[in-house]
Amino acid sequence: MTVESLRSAGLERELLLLGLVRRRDRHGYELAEFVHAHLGMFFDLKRATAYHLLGKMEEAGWIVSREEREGRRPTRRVYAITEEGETIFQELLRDSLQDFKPASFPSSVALLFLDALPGSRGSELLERRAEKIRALLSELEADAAHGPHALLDHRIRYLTMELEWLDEVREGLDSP
Amino acid sequence: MTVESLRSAGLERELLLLGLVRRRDRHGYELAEFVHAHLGMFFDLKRATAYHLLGKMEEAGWIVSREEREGRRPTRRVYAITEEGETIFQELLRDSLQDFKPASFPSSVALLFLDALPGSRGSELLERRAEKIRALLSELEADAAHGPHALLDHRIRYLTMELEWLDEVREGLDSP
DNA sequence: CGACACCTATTCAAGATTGACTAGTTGATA
DNA sequence: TATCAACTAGTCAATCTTGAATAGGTGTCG
Repeated sequence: MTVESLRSAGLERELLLLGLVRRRDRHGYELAEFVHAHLGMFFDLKRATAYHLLGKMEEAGWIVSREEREGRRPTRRVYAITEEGETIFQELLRDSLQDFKPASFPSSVALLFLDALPGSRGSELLERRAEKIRALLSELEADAAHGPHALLDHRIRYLTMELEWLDEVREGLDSP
Repeated sequence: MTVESLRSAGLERELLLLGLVRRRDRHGYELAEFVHAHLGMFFDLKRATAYHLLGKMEEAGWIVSREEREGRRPTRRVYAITEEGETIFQELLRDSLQDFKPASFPSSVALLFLDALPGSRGSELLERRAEKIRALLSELEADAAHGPHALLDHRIRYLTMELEWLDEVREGLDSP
C-alpha cells in the first residue's frame, strides 16, 4: 500500500492498532482485549477483525512478528512496528487529524417511517429511546468524574445532542 | 428469520429498503438511486449492497419480485412487500424507534495519538478538520432553508457539536 | 447514420467482518 | 488430586460489502 493511497481511505482501525503497537510490542489477543476493555465504549473492534488487520499490516511491512512463549502458555505472535510502519503511522495520523468524515446514524432510519405507525404511538416509543440515552449518559457522567478525557467528553456531548434532538422531534409529533 | 431474532440486530438498511418498497413497488436500481440521491447525505447504501439486501429479503419472504419491462429497456426486477413483510416492517420499526445504539466515531481514533506529533502540530491539523466541518455545516444550513427536516436538523446539531468539542480540545492543547 | 457519451440495470469476484470453534492453561474448590 | 469454570490465543467458515465488469438503451451532434 502506497502512502498516497492512504489519503481518506478509512484506515482508522489500522491507525489504532499501529499506534498501540508503536507504544510497545503487543500480541494480537492483548491488543484486542485492550481495545475492548479500555476503548470498547468508543470503538468497535472484534477479536477476529484485529487478527485479520494485524496479518494485513504484517504483509504490508508496517509491523513484524516474532513468536514468544511465557511459561507453558500457548505461543503468541508478538508484533513490533517497523521503520516503514513508523512512517505510515505519522502519515495516517496527520491525514486522520486534519480530515473529517461525518459519522453515520443508522438509528435515525426509523424516523423516516413515523407516519406508518397507528395513532400517536411514535412519541411513546421515542420516550423509551430517550430513556436509554439518559441511562447511557449517567453511566458516562460517572466515568467522567474519574478525571477529564477528550473522548469521554465527546461521547457525553453526542448523547446530550441526541437527547435534545429527540425532544424536539417529539414536540413536533405531539403538536402537529 | 424469526421475529424474535430481529430485536437489536442492526437491520436498519433492511428497514429502509422495506419501508420504501412498502410505500410503492420499486426495482433495485430505482431504490439504490433514490437512497443515494435523496438520503445519501444521511445513509450510506451502495448499489451492490442494495441488490444483495433485496435478494436476502426476497428469500426471507418479506418481499416478492416480478419481472417488468418498459419499452425496450433491460428487464427489471420489481419488488413488492408481502403480508409477512408488512408484519416484519412494523416489528422492525417499533424496535428501531424505541432502541438506541450510539453511533461510532472512527475519526476520533486519531485523537488518541496527539502526543506522537512533533511540537504543537496538533492544533494546526485540527484547525483544518474544523474548517471541513464548517464547510459541511454551511452546505447543510443552505439545505435547511428549503424547509425543516428532522434528519437535517439532526445532522446540523451533530456537526455543531463536533465543532464545539474540537474547540475545547484545541484549547486544551494550546494551554497545557 | 455513425460515433461517443451517458443512462439503466444487474451480476460478480475480491476483500472485509465476525460468530463459532479449537485447544490448551490456570486457579479454585471439594 | 479431579473437576469445572474462566482465561489465553488463534483459526475458520459463513456472511456481508463493494469496486469493477457486463450488457444493453437513449440522445445528440456533426
